[in-house]
Amino acid sequence: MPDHDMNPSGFFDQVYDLVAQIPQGKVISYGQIARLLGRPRAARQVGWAMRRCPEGLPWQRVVMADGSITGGAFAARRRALLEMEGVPFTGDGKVNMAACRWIG
DNA sequence: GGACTGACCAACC
DNA sequence: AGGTTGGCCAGTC
Repeated sequence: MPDHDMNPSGFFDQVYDLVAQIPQGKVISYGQIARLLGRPRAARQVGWAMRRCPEGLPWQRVVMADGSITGGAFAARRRALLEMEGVPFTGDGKVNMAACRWIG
């Protein structure tokens, strides 16, 4: 009814909802989120949704499939937050996805 | 109203 | 073994 209201069925809303459900000490990759939503190739849009940086969203737990961290100037800051949450890192400066990969 | 871009991933040669 | 391309949704010019 409100034509100026957003549709909750949008792909973005599903991404935000899923990221908000990631438990502390766990991480997930962009592609994994897209797959759980039924879009195995929409990893780009997940990153696009993160780029908008909605408040209250722990997007720090969202990393690349390789365990690397992105996010422009905030990448280094997110890595520190993950370490505080107990996420193990590799000697290469990446997240140990094999030990902390969250499965929905 | 159409085309391009964007914090990615995986298949293909 | 490494480089290139396609694909998806939404927002902007």
